[in-house]
Amino acid sequence: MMAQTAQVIVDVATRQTDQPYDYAIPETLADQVEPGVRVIVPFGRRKLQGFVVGLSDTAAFDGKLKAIEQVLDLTPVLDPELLALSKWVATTTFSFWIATMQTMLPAAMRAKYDRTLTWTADEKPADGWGQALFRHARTVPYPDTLTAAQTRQLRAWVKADQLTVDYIVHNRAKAKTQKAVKLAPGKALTSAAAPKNAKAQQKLLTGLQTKPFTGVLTQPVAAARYGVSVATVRLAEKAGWLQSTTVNIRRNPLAIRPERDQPKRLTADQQQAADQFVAAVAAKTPQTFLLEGVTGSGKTEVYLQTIQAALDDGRTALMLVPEIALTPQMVHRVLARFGDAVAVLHSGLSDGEKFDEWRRIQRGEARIVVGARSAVFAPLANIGVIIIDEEHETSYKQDEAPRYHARNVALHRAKTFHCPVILGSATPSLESRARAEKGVYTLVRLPERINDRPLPPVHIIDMRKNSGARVQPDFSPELVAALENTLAKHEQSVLLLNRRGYSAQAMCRNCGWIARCPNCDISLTVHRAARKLVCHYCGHEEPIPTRCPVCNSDKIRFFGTGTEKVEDTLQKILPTARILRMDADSTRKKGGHARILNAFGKGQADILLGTQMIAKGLDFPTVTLVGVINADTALGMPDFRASERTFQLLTQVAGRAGRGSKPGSVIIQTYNPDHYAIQLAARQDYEGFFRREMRLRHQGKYPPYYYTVLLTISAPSETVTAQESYRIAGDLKPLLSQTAIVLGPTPRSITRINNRYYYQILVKFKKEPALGRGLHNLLTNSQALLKNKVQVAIDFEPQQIM
DNA sequence: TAAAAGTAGCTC
DNA sequence: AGCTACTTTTAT
Repeated sequence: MMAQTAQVIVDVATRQTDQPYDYAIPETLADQVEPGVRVIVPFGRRKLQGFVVGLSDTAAFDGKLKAIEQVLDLTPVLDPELLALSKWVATTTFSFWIATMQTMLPAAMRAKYDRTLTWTADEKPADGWGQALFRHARTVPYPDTLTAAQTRQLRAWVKADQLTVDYIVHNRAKAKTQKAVKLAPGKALTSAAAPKNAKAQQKLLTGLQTKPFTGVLTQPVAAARYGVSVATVRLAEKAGWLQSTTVNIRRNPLAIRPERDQPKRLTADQQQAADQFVAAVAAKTPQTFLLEGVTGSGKTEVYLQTIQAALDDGRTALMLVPEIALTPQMVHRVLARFGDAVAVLHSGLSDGEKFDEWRRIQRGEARIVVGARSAVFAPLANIGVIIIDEEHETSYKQDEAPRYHARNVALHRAKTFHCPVILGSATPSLESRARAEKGVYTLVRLPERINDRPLPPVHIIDMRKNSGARVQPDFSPELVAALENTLAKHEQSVLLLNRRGYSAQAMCRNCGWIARCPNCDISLTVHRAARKLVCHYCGHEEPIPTRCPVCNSDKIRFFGTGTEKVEDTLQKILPTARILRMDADSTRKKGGHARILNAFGKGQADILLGTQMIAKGLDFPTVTLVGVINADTALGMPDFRASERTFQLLTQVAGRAGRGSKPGSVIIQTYNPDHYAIQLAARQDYEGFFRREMRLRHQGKYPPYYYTVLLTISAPSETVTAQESYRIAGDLKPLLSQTAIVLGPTPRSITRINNRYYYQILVKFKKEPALGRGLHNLLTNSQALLKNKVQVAIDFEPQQIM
């Protein structure tokens, strides 16, 4: 007896609908409906995509069931492991189940919805607008813009049975196909089959006889094989010598096929690390390793050899890297070792390309997955090892719902697959390093740089002394001298600009008016090139005013330094230098990031000036000078992780200088030269930093000593936002034990964004087993929130507290 | 007095 | 979310 009822999670992301709905399984679909397949179901008046999450013989719903209309997949898109994982992620991140299932799948699988109108009555509509609407067809797309009167008219027609509204679900997931041919069976391919003077056809005929093929060839490939044109191949189909068919082809954007390389010889330290990892892979222990290795200590080779061990054992491997580190250089290394068995998932791929890679993984064609955060959900079976490189990177935490941390997801998957996880970093997050201290993770160190290349000397420049009329505010004499020197030697420099604090604003010199966003509590940023004022929060744009709207003076001036301005200044100081700028603006276009790095690598510029993104991943032996223009902007942030961020960033960049044969040097400009994060980063003293920072976190009752949950409450009205925030804080306290601490509610530093007001509540706690359930109930049971258009976002272990 | 605007409740 | 049925407001 087949199951009668399916439990379906429907594609509506709200609290009220975040639960399975029962549907009847029609007999015709009985063999196709199973957990993890996508279906189309009627829901209210609409039709929606949904996911089958369970089967049963009887329905829990006490009423007449609607039936599943269509099954979209031949095999489940979520296997039992991923289905269970999606549920787990939803619960632990306070997200809707549908949302976690959607993020696990390539965007191409997300449904697209459409509505159509069909005129069903015999006589045409009397009304002129209606006549125009159905002039060409009985069924037309639902109009985008309708007046109130038109909507009313439509409703009336529906009521009078003259018109129906139909709901359509489109499945965008399509494999790319190409026309192809195969040999027609039992067809005589003698030269008599074509006219004697048809040279191309004769050539193809002889070719097919002397060099026949098996299987399927795409038209162009077949044409090339026999030295004829595609048109001739098509003729051959017409003549029946070849049969027409289609093949699924893989969209392959990178198309890099590096030459295969061999495992490299490991140093003693590397070998010792690799041995432990390989042993854990073989023993199938879900052990977590923290691989603490300075930049250039050869972590990647250890990863590759561990992956090899998993493959040799008949299992698969998952490797996560920060998006920004997913450079061609890095992808190249993995492809060189494992070739076609690798699937790469990153934001540079189109939806179609991501879909193709996903399918290759699901079908078992790709056994190694390299990708950014969301690749942690790759549909790999039988995972043998999970590697997270640069594990401290904040980009592993998604900062919008579902707010999952890829590291936590990885640890959970590792438990189900009984496989080890390797967390690698030169500057581990305090959380991970503390766990290693407690013995939860196994600490493995790679203390030495390969080939014993020394770390570059680091000079800290006190910018407080950099005042006076003649000096440039952003460039100390020491930095200028070092840049000139490097330029003279025809070597390359990298200059890092901490983005925060670097934005130009428009101000009236006469009355002090500053251009502000009408929707947000923030000043607008000047974009000189586009001659516009832009809000970085809501996207609002307006032209730069020529006159002050308050006092009508024409003395509008720009102040503050943008990256563009720093580039100008730099060009003035070093007129002969070739400068490449890399920031959000210059890398916006697809592949912009890679293109700039590539140009710099080829020596087409002397100086690479950029934001955070240049700190990661790039490995140019030719760079001998690294300068940090403003080391401390992060330190000014009211965030307990400010020091950690600063330390990580500076340590990271310092490791970028002198990777080749020539010695390098690092210059850090700062207004806080004595700050421990800067001092210890200059000495590359991670352990020193860890001890010091842990003491402060202990005193401040912050992670890793306490867990944190951040509630962000927002509504269009500030009064309502404040009221509801206090109510929630009040409801929260009885759920907590004595040891928990509730901070707030407080308005967020930028209180209004896009005309919504934001308040926050931070909960710090050691152990609150009831908190998760409590929070969940608090939100689902609050009608007041729904009524007042209040949104509550819950972020467990937030990365940014602002 | 009818239309528009607001809002509460539901979707298997 | 998107839809409907119902209530309150408001303009003619």
